[in-house]
Amino acid sequence: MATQQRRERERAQRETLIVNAAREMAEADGWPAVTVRRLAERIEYSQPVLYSHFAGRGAIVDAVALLGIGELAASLEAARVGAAPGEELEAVAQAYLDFAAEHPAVFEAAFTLAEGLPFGPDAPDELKAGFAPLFAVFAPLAGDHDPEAVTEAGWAAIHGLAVLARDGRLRPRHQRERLAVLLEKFTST
Amino acid sequence: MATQQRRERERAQRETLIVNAAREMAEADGWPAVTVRRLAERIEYSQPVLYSHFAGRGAIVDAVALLGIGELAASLEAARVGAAPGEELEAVAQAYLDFAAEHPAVFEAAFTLAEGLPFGPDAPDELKAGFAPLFAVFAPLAGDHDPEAVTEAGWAAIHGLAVLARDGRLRPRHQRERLAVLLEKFTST
DNA sequence: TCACGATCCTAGCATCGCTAGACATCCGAG
DNA sequence: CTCGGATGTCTAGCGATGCTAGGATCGTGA
Repeated sequence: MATQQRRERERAQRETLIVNAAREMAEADGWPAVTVRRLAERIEYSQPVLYSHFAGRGAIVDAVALLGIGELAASLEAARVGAAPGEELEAVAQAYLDFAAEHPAVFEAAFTLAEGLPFGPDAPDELKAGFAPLFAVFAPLAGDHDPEAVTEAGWAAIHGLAVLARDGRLRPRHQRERLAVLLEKFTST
Repeated sequence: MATQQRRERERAQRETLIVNAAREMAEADGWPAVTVRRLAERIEYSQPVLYSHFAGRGAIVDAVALLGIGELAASLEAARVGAAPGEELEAVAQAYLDFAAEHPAVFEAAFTLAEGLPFGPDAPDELKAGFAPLFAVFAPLAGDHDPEAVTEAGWAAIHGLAVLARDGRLRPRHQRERLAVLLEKFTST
């Protein structure tokens, strides 16, 4: 029956409603404020409904993380293709730092809270899509090294910049200069 | 009276007992397993005793973080002075990665759980002591840039390598190669 | 119309961080 | 040596958390 399809459609809608609500609440008041009770009240359903969609609170965080990684991937790729020739690396790196600064809660979900996301060979498409633009800008700089290793090292450098800056570990007003150092170190020969 | 001094001595002993217990429990079963109740039972005191030493659970985590940062600083400095001339950077970087891999719970406390630690100008000595060996190996590579900015960028690169590897985001067997890439990028020219 | 199945909610459990108030213990003054 | 006060510790409990069992309610198809 068509009823079945409508049901599934409504279920899918409600699932994105949940994920979006969790994301907005986290971005507004931090992840500790995203409790199952408050989330349920926000979407105007009772708590057990959440558990019919997700295995638990952690699974909801993972869903936000996956969504965020997809957006980060799209943002990186957009920065790459929109950059002037020769400036792709800088554009991608800047996009990465901007994403971390503008969506701290999503970034936190993706890189420190998520626990159920598989990595390595059987990672979701969003994760591989995020690696692609990084590989595109770092691989040409590989020289004698393994292009993937260079990409991973470059990614790590940018990521470290993002997380240490977010936690207030670095001098706030020198982010631009730190990035310039990194770019020069990676591009020179 | 001398009684006062004995009291303070015993209090200090118990405080380190608490911090060490928290650290061991976290290293054994992860931070979520370090509850106030379990910690109290472990040290064979009731819960309120913990609150007479620390403002709350978070303050205990901060204490472990500070302790760990001190050890990390000592480890980095030892690696630097013990390295052959010209290999100080590699030794320090390797020590950083080793510390993160061997004490994941302490590393987590120091860099993702700690919330009450002050940074910037009025940071505790342990934090400044940790920056010193990094500055010592990175500043000579500054060239035209600000030495502190280069140090921060280099630290971020190593740190990113540590956290991404810890979370299983990077290919496990290529850590050595990634580090080699980083070292070459920073030392060339 | 009616019985069945899916959907949802109320109520509750165990556990968490934290705290008030009672109890015990130790110290120094008389 | 005794006793009052201060110090230290514990028992018991509060509000809130993540999660779940069981019953009520609704729509569906015969």
